[in-house]
Amino acid sequence: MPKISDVASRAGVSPATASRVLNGKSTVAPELAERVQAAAAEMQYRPNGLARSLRRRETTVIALIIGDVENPFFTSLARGVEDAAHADGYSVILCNSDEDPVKERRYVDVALQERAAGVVLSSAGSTESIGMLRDQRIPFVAVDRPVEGAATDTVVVDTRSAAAAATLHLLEQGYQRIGCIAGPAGIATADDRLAGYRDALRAANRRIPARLVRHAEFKAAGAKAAARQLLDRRERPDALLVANCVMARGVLEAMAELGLRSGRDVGLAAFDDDPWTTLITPPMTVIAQPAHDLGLIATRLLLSRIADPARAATTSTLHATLIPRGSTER
Amino acid sequence: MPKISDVASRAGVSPATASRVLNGKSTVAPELAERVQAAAAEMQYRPNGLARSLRRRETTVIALIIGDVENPFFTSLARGVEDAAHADGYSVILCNSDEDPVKERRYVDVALQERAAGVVLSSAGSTESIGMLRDQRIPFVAVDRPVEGAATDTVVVDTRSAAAAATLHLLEQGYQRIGCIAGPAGIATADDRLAGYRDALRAANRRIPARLVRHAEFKAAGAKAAARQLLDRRERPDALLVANCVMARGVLEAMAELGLRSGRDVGLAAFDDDPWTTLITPPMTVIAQPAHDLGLIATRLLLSRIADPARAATTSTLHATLIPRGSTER
DNA sequence: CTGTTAGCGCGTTCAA
DNA sequence: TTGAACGCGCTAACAG
Repeated sequence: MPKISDVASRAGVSPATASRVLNGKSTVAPELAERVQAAAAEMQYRPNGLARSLRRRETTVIALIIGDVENPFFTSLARGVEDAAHADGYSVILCNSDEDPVKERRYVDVALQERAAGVVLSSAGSTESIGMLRDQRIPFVAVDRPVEGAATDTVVVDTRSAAAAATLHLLEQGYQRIGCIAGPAGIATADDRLAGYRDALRAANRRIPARLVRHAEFKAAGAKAAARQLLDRRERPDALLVANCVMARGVLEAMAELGLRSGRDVGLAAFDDDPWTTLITPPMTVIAQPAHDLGLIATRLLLSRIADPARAATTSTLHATLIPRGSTER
Repeated sequence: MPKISDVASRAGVSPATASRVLNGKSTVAPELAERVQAAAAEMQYRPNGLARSLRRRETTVIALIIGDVENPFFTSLARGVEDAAHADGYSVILCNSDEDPVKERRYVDVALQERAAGVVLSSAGSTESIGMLRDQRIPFVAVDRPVEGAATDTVVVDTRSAAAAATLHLLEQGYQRIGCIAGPAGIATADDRLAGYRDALRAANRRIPARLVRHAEFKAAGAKAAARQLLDRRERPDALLVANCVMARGVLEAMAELGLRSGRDVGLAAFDDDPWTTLITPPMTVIAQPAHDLGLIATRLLLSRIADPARAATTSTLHATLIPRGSTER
């Protein structure tokens, strides 16, 4: 691969001049500029990004750390990040933490080593990784899940009140024993959704039935097991609020095996508006989250912080929308 | 951020010695080594990946270029790539071509600029980007879709024969007018699946009904429109082979709007074993692809080529599996 | 407006 | 075994 000095000598100028032409900095005699451009084109010159970044002391990659690329919520978010990043000439390194604080820490390490310009983080709760980010003063934004401690750019969804609204909806539909299959304790969105569920029951002067609440990973398998425990007994809940659509899949599997039909036998509402939810029978009531916008806004926030590290921290809260469907009609 | 010379002076040695210790190269007096390790730990030293890569003339990132992160087939594949890459200390840059040859070319450009160690490419058909990769002699492997020209490491699925098997299954179930909603013409997997469909009809001495074939993007919306065209007339097909599950969603939407039930009214089989396909009524017949393995094997192949660029090119073909379910029972 | 010089942070010579 | 010197490819500062 040719380097800039090769281009320069072919064009009969100094490397510095070639650099100036190729970067559009300062002004160069039109004739020389043309010779440089021609030489670069002929040789298929491609600047060495590493050398450039080393010298400029800045890169154009941002790291995105999420819990699970196979969860449509996160891929949609990732897409938003990508769109915003590429629009500004940045590349994205995608890292899968598997909701494991140790892996998360490792990826933050990689991001720091590679001198990423910034990080978009949906944290699994590793206070250590957040400490590293803060120590190194590398721009980062918390997305989907807030982080503890000092003020930080944050983009989240009003997931707690959305969970309350969904629970209220179940109450209004006449369900009496409403259970909840929550995400892993300690993860903000999981805790918030559970809290919202409790808020609504409390507001309606209902008992908050600890026996109707289960925690599980944000995966289908765990939710399936939890649902089976909850549903396979006489005193079963007559409705369930589920922390996301991946988990709802597991719940639906359990219900099918137990011969239970959603809506009629068990009211069902879950977070995330997976496109498949309208194709099942009955269609599933969901709490739609603006995942793509979440990624988009988080990334714009990050880019603006990269541009101005001194700017005060911002939190923006997007709204989730309850979409009632057949799974909550008796 | 501290640099290696900072660590060295704190440990009272030269930068060269510090480098030797930190990289485990050559042998250093145990006492000095310990001092260096201690200093590095205290200062939270993190080698500058850019400088290191520049000096070593090699990076540890690989680029993954796919058509659509929001397609579960690709995310599963991406997961396989990630798993294999991280196991070997490589990072992955994920690039979304949107099945657009121009975007694909741009990402190849980025990969070259950043001096990626290699590329895993599911090509949208940009001959230009493949030419660039070949010209620069950068290791790359074609995944899911073969590329034209010189021998290239390739990992694919026997999608053509799988499509034929699925079509044969539809014939055996007694469907008479079998249509096909294919992917975009020019994309290998789309063309192959359509070819397999034709193979099976030809082998059964059936007419190959051009009027029952439609092309669409690998998206729900396009497939929905195509399905509506096909199904909303008297002489409609009584079964459909669909190029993937994302498209099948569109087909199911169209059928719901037309009041058609899969299985009874229209037999339905689609590529990819999306977990939702067992939750709809009736469950959908699918052709399951080993997407995760595809990514895994492709990446291992890539890493082995990075290690030995002279090795002869390999093609491995994985098998897809027909899973008959209710959507192909009358 | 252009060229020369210097150095980003590292790993690897080559001598001692 | 250790350290000094050099250069990976680039761009910013300084001179001319």
